[in-house]
Amino acid sequence: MNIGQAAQASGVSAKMIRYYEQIALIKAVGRTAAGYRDYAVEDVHELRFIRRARDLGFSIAEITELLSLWRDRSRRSADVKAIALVRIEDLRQRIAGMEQMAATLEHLAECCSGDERPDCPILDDLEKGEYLAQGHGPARRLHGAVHKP
Amino acid sequence: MNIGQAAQASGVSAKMIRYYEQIALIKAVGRTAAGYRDYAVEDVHELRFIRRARDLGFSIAEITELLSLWRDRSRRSADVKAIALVRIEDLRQRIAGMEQMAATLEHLAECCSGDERPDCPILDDLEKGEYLAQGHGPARRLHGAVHKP
DNA sequence: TGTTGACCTTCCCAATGTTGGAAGGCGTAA
DNA sequence: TTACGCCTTCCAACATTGGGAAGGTCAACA
Repeated sequence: MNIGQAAQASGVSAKMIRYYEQIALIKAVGRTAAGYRDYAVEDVHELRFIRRARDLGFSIAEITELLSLWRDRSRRSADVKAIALVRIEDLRQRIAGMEQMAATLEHLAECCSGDERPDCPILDDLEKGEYLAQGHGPARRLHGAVHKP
Repeated sequence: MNIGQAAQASGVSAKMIRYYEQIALIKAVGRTAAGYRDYAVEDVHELRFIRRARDLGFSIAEITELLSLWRDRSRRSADVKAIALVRIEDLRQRIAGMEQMAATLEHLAECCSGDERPDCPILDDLEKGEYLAQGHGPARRLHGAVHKP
């Protein structure tokens, strides 16, 4: 399977696949005689997993750890479990944080009549902001800004 | 007001303030004779606004939009509300995805509750995800990896 | 008055993840 | 065979944040 096909099947761009190989997030696959990368179905599965985790906001480092949970056959299952539990806990906290944000925004949106008038509690709130939703670390933040060309 | 004081008062680091000026998110303020940037209270308000919007997950692009609405005395509250609703929807979808991920990890953890790990169904659950949260552009994404020094 | 220490300035660099392009080699269908 | 679309590598850029160097400035204190 070409890199192009693997890209299409996984939802990860060819560029990204090469990059992931370069940073050793995925292993370097075999090459054809012509030097083309040759992918198998499991590789696509892994890529799809990465894609999904990325979409959910996991960093590459975190995905590395996640992947290793499944990949490393020689690891004691107790270790795997321990790491998984840590990850789950982190996930729960992140979810809570996001729910806070959503709740705040929803509250503001409800209060906002959404008409032609300039009164808008959302802006008022943003302006005054003693920011809430702190307390789970140094601002794990949502960079929305991801290349919308 | 010095940039340092403005930073402290607004919660935006001096580095970031200069950066925001550089990318024209905020206007370039006046300088003292010595070339120091000189901030007024309204500037601090604006910075605080930015800080809070950032914490709530708005992208710089969105903040630009929000700021222009904020600065515009005659804006319609509907415009602001629309932006907020998009954010909420995005948040909701990501929360759902995270919950799914947590469930998968929990499954993995259960799976290896014994001492010997059987072949955990590696990515089966995860891989099935015809990824959600698509359709509003190239994945407004959460870089969890935000410099935890 | 001079010195010290805390501030400011600009500039360059790092890392994160992703995309774009250039320059050239392969593979296949007409 | 030629054309076109894929592949290869390398280099640069984006956005956001922090780190640091080299030098100027300000306020306070001896």
